[in-house]
Amino acid sequence: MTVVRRKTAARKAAGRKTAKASVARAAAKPAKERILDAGEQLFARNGFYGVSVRDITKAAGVDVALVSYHFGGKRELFAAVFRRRAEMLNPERLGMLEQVRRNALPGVPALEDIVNAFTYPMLERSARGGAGWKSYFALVAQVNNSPEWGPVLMTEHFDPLVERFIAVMREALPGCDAREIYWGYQFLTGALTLTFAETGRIDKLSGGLCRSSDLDGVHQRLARYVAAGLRALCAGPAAAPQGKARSDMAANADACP
Amino acid sequence: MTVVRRKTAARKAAGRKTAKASVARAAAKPAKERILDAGEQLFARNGFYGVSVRDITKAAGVDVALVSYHFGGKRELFAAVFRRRAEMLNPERLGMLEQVRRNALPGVPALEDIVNAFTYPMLERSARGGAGWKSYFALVAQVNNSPEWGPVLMTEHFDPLVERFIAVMREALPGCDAREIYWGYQFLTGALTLTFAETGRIDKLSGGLCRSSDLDGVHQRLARYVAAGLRALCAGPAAAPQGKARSDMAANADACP
DNA sequence: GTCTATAAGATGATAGAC
DNA sequence: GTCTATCATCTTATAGAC
Repeated sequence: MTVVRRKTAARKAAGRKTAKASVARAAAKPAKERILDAGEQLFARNGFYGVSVRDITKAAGVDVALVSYHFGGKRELFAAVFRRRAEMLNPERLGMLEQVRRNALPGVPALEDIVNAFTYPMLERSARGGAGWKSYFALVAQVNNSPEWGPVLMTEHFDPLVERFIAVMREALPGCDAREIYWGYQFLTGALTLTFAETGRIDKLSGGLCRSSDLDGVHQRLARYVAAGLRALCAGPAAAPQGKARSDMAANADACP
Repeated sequence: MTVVRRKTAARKAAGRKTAKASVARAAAKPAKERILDAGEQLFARNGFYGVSVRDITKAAGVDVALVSYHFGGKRELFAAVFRRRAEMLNPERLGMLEQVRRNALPGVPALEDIVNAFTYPMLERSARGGAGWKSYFALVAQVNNSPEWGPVLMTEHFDPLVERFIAVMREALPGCDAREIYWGYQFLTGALTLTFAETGRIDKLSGGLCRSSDLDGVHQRLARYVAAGLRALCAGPAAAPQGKARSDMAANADACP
């Protein structure tokens, strides 16, 4: 009764052994790719430990043993799922960044355009790239916030790109302390990945006024929000919280009931 | 070999049965509370499915059966862990919000102070509240980004509070479309929870210049960043991304290599 | 490359002694 | 309230047939 969730979903995808083969043939995709697709979808929903190799191979309509054969094991499959689309995505993001720089010559690109080159290729694919991309970004959201996977997978697959973006941001914010930009980037990536999770929370909170799935709406807002935030950080603590809110956290402790 | 992670951590905490009892006695805490503490720590590290009831009870030095006895089951324990500190936290945040309002009379409180009332009680406890609070907020980070748990636990335990904060933000931003504020809040919560995850990613990215654990640094920056972002959203699309970046995402598609 | 069969152990839950 | 003992099931991984 308590374990229902995972099982019900997986069971119906199984069918009889003859059905499995026909499904695989109908899709006309190699087993390896079918495993990646199914793993992507299920890992995005329930995380690494929330899905079994059997769940994945049943959903893919292939045999359990093929995960070990093609990837080596469950953890390696997880890493492969994460890597696959990162490799498609990052060249595009980097290309868009360089294009923004060229368009801005001989000046410096606007902060909004830099942030947009970072977020747009992801938002666009999550919105209109199909179910696989949608799942992938939901997975990125979980990985980014995971103490176990975040430092491994995010760092490995995205940080070389991020370093380039931060270098260009520094050009656009001359005289700004680098630490402000790193923190500004961290706030950006937190906001962006929560958006990808599409948990539907904002839908309820806003009484239907906003929808989690409205990635076009995020595209309209996020770059502006982040650019303004970055500029405020670089302007220094002069514009800091007023009243009791000072820079030392402890100074605020007595303000608590 | 592949399953090592979870097992090694749990095994060493087990000990012999006599040791278990002595540990429990030495701590002088009721078993129910010990289970909550251990569950909090382990769920924060590996998520709901990444930890077994046995892992938790071994770490707590109590018997496996006590999870069912005290909570009903694993899922109910998870919910109880999440609820426990939310109930300590929210009255304080609400109190700080009302105090900010009182201090601002007869005017309207500054946006920075409102955001600060939202974030400060959490940042302060994560920084100096002890290991339990630190684990708890890392758990919140995972739950917030989980399509499975986010809509249930975040909505139930935090949204009544969030509605009050958003109402006060609207007072501070007269004439601003409510949707801008809901999105601005979503970006805030994404940035805040990623901070709580403390994955160490910003440490590597910045070459040690910034540290994930520097929550005082976040306190100095986040309210300013978010307030500036919200004001930019409310200023309307006039300040939107320049160049090719327009409001319609598809308009940007041809900008991709 | 794909499958069957199986190993070796972990999992959540509970009945019943104390 | 706490523990022992056990259930039925699921877990990852692999040896070996085809």
